Amino acid sequence: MYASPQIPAKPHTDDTPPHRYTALLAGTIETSWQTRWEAARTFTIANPGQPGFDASRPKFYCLDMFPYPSGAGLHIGHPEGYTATDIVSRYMRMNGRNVLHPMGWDAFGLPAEQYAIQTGIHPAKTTKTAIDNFRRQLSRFGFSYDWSREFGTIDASYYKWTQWIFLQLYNAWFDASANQARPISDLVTLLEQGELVITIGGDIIAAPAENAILAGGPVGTRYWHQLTQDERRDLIDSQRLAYLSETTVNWCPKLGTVLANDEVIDGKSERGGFPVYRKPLKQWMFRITAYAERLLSQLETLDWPSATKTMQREWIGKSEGAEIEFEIAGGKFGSLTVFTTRPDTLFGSTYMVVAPEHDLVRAALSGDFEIPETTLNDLKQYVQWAASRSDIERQESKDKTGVFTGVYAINPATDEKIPVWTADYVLTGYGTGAIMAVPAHDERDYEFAVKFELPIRVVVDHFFEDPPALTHILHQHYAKGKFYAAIWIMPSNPDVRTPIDEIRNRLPAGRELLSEAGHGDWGRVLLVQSPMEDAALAVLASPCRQYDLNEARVDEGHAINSSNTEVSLDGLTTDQAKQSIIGWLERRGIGRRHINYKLRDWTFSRQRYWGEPFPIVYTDDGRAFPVTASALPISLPELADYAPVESMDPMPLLAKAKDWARTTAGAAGVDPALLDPATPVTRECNTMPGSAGSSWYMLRYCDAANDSKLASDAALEYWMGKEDHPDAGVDLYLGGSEHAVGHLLYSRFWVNVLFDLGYSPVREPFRKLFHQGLITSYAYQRADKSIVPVDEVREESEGKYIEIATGKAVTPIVTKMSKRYKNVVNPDDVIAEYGADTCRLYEMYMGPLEASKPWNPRDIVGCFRFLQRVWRNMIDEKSGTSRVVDAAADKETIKLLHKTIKSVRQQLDSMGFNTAISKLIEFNNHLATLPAVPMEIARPFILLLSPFVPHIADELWHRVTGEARILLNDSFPIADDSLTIDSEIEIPVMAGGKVRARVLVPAGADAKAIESAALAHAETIKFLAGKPPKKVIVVPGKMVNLVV
RNA sequence: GGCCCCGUGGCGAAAUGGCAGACGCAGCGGACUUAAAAUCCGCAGCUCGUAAAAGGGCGUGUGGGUUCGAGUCCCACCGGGGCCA
Repeated sequence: MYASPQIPAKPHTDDTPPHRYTALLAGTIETSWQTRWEAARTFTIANPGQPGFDASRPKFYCLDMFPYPSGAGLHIGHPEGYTATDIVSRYMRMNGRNVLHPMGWDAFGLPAEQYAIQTGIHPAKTTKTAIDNFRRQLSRFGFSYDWSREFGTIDASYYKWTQWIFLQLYNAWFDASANQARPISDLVTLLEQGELVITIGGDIIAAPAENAILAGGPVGTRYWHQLTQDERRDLIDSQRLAYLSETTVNWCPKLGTVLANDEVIDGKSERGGFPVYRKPLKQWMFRITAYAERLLSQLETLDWPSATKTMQREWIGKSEGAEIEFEIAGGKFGSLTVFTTRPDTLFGSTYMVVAPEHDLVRAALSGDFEIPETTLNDLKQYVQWAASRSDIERQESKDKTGVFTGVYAINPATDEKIPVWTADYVLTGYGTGAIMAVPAHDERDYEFAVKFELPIRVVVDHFFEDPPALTHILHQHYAKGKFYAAIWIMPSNPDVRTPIDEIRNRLPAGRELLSEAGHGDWGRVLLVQSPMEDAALAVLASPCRQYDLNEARVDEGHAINSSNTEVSLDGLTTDQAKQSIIGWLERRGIGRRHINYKLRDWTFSRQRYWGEPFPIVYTDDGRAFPVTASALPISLPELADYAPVESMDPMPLLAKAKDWARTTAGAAGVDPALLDPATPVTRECNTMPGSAGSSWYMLRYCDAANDSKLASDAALEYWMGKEDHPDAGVDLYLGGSEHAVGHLLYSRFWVNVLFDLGYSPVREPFRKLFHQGLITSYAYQRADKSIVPVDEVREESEGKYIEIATGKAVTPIVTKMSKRYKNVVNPDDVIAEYGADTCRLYEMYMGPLEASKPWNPRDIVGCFRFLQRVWRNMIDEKSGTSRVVDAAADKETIKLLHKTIKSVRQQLDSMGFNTAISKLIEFNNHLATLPAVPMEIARPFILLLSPFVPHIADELWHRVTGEARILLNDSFPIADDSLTIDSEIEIPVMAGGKVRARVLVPAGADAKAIESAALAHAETIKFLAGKPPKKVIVVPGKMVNLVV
């Protein structure tokens, strides 16, 4: 049997009762129960097939986002989410679920490597220290993690499977017709059997039917057997889900690595804030774009915050439109393909723009066209200048820049020769890196056209409901840059016949800025120049309408000026016009309907040390070969130093380990059927990014020690559930919203691929997602908005703060916690001052979990005092023994208990931790009014408390009942609804918008009874003063409203 | 610029369209104490009013609207935050 913890003989002041719930006592209770929980293996949960597994219980998989164990240790924001998931986990377990609640470490990454560069200490060593510290700090909170399932991404037994998954992606292709990944061997078989053929453009399509072959088949298609060895290999490599590609990457010289798009924020590295440049580089890529449609449509099935879904939708960026080919005049370049969401405006395309990195620019510079010397020089200069600009500069500059390339294209709709410009407002990475510019109907094109005086042609009419004569005048002046706005004076307006000079005279000044443009039985049009538009409108009678003339009209309307000998869009709505022009383009073979996604393929190579090595080697002719799964894991070599080679030319760090990198196919573990074992090879020297290990860890927790599979089928099917079942996926996933697109998109992609290949039972890893809010802190601000560290400020008087150094007043503000402001709260300190249970409670009591809220060291004592009162209500502070009595509880207390149970359950079911706690406080406040707490109340109340404050709950139970129990194994109380019903209820009576009286009626009283009770009340009679109410509204059980 | 979210006491915050400010902090008054701390009891949105009360009036960023009734729903604006440009 357990002994109660030894209480130190001397409390901190002489007359504090020896058994008061102090921080010291809390600490003793907490560590002693943590020891018991560990000894009893309370948090270890068995897998299907293991002893102790209870198959009758439904599963609940409750997961925290993988933390990165930083050297600085836990800060107070971490335990916010962890406390919430711990409460839910304990609550669910007490509701009869098998709960999987694991923890581990996302431990590869830059900070440990940066530290290694400075100190020479191996990142494995610093990482281990950081992990040990994190584990210690977390354990002190009493979280119910099943530590037997702990792992880190840096463990060889884990990253072996990360590398294995890479091989699965390498050995798979996306079968668009089946909308899923399949083994690449299936593709080879289909090609060998002649069911698929290769087009001239390198695309793989279904083989033409037999009669089509007789007719000759599509021009240029070839069969597998017609390809050379090298062509076959190139073809297969081009289809893999993991593939090598030379692409423009985000190169960060300071960090010595390439970054993914979501790791670049405003042209700077997310980590460190260093400039990022776009460079071409050969990289491992993942074909996540193949899954764009699935990642988009499957969002519908997920119980996620809508803001996060929106962010993913926007990141995927689906847009429907057309690809259109523009022939290039002269030279041998051929045609330029553009994507547009507004093919209906094709007739309005008066010029084109390509990115400075575009092939056409290269062709122009290399003399493929006859271009005047000065134009060519300007072009060369501009391209050089643009290359030196990072993305941030390109995006931030409001002023459009660009030059004419000297090349012309043919607008296929109008047959006009239009100039091709280059400008850095068109980015290489987006779409095809070229656009058809329609200045009348695109804002950026409009700005560019105005600046460089390019022609603007209106092809969408937004004034189609207005009189034709008016529309005609508007179009004449639209986008000419001369007038700011046109004002239509309607026929019924008295000013329709006022002489123009008289109108001008009404204007305060600048009368010449107003002029007459035309009139008729449809009214009259005046034109104004800036800044007279508002003044002019003000002096005119009604009704008139203003039309802005110098801005692009991007909204939909009716097509005009859009016809040639074969097709006419004129008069069609934008939607109709799109369909019509796409039909024409497809018939002519110069364009097609196209869906574009903003999502790019995922760059997976990093030039760093502290990451997973790739299971890939290269022969000396540069061909990549995979290592067989049996040769995994490929572990990292030791390095003498970790400093990156800072240069504009990317260089992977592992290349420094020459002995490791240079090996033979046999030694590296390449399948002898692919490559002779004696072949000299070089290992892939890039490493995987941080998002590799975190993209599948939720699967590994299901069966973390498995050495033969990433996790057993039975464990995966139990914990992850089955596809199309209501419990599919992680039941609650909690973490910050900063991972909304990165981690949460990548892991969805991996799990989708693993599902297709038969390694995951579900498509989507996280069924329900919740984001905890940021915990902020107070700091102080000078008058000039600069921030003063907390320790340089003194509270002079209540609510008045001054900077000690200057004596000047500063105002308290709420900011992110930061070392610089010295306002970081360390959970170790909080626990030392109040104990872990109080800290857990305050984290939850501060406000709604999803809200961002400030940590206020003053407020936490409220939670501490609450636990003290709970303790005092049941324990004698002098003796430490129970004060709970065996007497029966009164009706009111029983009713309140069941009401409390009911609302605590309701709150917990909807993550309303703060309000659940306030109900517990209210109930405890009621208990304090009783002479003693009856046992039949104490037991359920302690159980109610236990998910929130597990240590004090177990201790109270032990002291009050004498039973040695771990309450996590008990059942959470269930409210008896029959006991929560009130026999009489108070109904407010409103009259004239205010509550005038309250009447007491039986609980089930009908509207009539309530009405008569309300009207009979003295206050009501007094207020009505003899006048009967116009109307009486009675909401039974709620209120009465008298309309007077 | 577009889209989304949020504005409630001195502070953190409650409130299925039905009594605004539950609960906690800070504050005030009292009890206990030689005293203080701790604890317990009570008061507490603002304002007019009064010796004190009793009583009014105004109140959920601003202005409109829907409704018997709006913190909650709709429209516009102001302020803060996020995402995308």
